[in-house]
Amino acid sequence: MSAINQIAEKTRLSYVTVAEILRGRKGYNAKTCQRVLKLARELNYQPNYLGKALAGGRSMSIGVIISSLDSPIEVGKLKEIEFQASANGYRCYLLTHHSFLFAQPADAQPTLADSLNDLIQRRIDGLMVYVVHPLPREVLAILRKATIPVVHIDWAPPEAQQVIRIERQAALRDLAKHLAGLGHRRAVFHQRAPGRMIQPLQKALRKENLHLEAPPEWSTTGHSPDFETQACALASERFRQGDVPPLLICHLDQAAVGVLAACHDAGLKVPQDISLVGWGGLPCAQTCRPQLTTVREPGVGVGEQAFKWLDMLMRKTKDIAGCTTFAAHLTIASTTGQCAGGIL
Amino acid sequence: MSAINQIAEKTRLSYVTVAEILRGRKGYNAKTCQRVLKLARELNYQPNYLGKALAGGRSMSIGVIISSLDSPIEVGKLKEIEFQASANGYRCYLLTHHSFLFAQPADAQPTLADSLNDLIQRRIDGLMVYVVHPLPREVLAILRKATIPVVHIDWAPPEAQQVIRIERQAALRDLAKHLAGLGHRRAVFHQRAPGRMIQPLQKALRKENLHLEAPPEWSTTGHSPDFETQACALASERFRQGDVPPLLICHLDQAAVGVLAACHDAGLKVPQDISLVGWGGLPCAQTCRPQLTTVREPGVGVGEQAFKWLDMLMRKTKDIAGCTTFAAHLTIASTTGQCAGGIL
DNA sequence: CTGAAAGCGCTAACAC
DNA sequence: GTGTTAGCGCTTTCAG
Repeated sequence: MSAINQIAEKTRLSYVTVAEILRGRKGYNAKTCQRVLKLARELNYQPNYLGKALAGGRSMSIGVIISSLDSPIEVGKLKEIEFQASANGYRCYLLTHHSFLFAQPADAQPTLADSLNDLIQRRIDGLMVYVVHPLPREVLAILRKATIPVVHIDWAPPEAQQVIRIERQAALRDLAKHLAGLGHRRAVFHQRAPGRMIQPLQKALRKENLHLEAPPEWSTTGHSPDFETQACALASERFRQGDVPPLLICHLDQAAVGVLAACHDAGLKVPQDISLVGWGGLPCAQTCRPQLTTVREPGVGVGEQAFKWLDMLMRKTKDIAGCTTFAAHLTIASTTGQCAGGIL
Repeated sequence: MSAINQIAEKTRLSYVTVAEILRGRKGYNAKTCQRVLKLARELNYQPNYLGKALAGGRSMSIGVIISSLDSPIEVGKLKEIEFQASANGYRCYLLTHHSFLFAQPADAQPTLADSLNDLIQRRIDGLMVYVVHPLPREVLAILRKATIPVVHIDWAPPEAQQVIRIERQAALRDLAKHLAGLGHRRAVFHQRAPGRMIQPLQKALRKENLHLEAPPEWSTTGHSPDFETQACALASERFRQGDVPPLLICHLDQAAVGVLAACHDAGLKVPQDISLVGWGGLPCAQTCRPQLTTVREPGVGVGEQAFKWLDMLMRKTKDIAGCTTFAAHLTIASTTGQCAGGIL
């Protein structure tokens, strides 16, 4: 028998009366309340949210889909979202996209679509989607059918109503100008895996007559979250092969730090022998030597804004489609210099 | 009306029959099944987990309390736990301990105790607690009253039954011997805030006649997750004041990397002028130059093991108290050298 | 193979 | 101020 029933019995009150007192509704006899509350404490009464949610139609929980937790960029936003949610009485279901992170047969792995479905079945009140790359079509299909409020950060499907965009055009343009000004004409992109991040970069560089390549031998194949060491090993190997591009742009600061180590080991001077650009504006970009020229992604504020928006949607305060933008910024430091034209 | 009812009406079957077919129970007429499933698809039927959980007594969700998300050590374990949970049909409620991370009046912040209570009210099936420092007594009181299975990683209250311990004694002893062998007699500990991590270290060092201090001026006061930059700034300031301890032990590799940068800026040679020890065995320890001597915390496997254990408890397969241990290991690299005895 | 009835713990609407 | 009744969507038990 449920605790409320027990209390109701002992106090000879009705179930509902007890329930309402417990829920904090005012207007009841003070003594009655005291008796009820005392008993509740003795029984260690814990209201059951499942029943509450079932009857009340709101689960007070949200889903947070986040593409990975491998860089502070993502983790920072997760933290903010979780904090805001918590402060507003919501709990977060975490959903990461690690389909490739662990070596397991692909068909044994639950897909993102399955997991999302699961969340919907749990009747989350809202969903936060923070991904850099487009979501698989099955996932989009689910999103379309579900009627819960969704706020996207960064990438969003065309039909999305609520989006927090990350504007990188200006930063990329600045970067291109900066590099062109140093005499660079050719750049190599070091990436984790072929991705879409490269296209806007390529476009921006082309406007300044800079040619960007992303040759497979500069692409990391593994899927470990250890960007630094992977990049270091890869770059060391490239350098050993005599492949020293005058300008290397890395997909993440952590990777650039790894390359920096490889340069050190190979006796290459940065930026005299090779120029290096990072991505993210992470702390490590400031504490490596030389300091990294990098594109700083927006940090503090994004997650908070995103949650506030979702909250509004969930309360149906407003239902307007909209789009807030946070901008990335170029940070010029010491890893970019005059093009070491002679080498290649 | 619920989707099941609709289907039951149209097919002229009973509610329960439809529900069971939908739940995948075998033994029904094949044609009946097909009709039901077809309708379900048309109606985009999504079983309601809240009802399921309420009736079934299991919510298929677990709570994950994790002290912070500021270092890859913690995030890595979270990822593993989330992955394992997901693969076993459980969803994770994330709970971080950011009471101090955001500048807000303390009383406006939901406490960890409140959040934990909330999770219990949501009837999580199990709880994972991964904290380095002791939990507040209110939280422990809640844990004691609740009857859900709990698995602790690292710190655990004395009464805890299931604990994954992280054994650091041996590594600390090795570290102490290594440092003593280099002629060191005095060390300064650089930390984020006064904590308990220092005591075992102090003890281990004392056995080798090494004296460890943790003076407040080497302690970071802020609470930003940006260890590298903070440590760099702090160390720079200390060096400027002429405070160059012959041996500095940092509470985290990231902080050590920051100090390394400060050394570089101050013209101090590592390890000739100052020896540096990190903590964690993070990727950045391998990609800074010189590479960090560090205490490598156990990484891959801990989260997985922890979840497997929790899973066993939740299924009540076994109920034995127990304790698995993962060990930390000393990694000797290039930031520790002969004591620069002359300076102080 | 199918169905009826009771109950999980809670809320909402309305009566007294 | 307090009680009654119905229902949220699902599972379980037992009867046919």
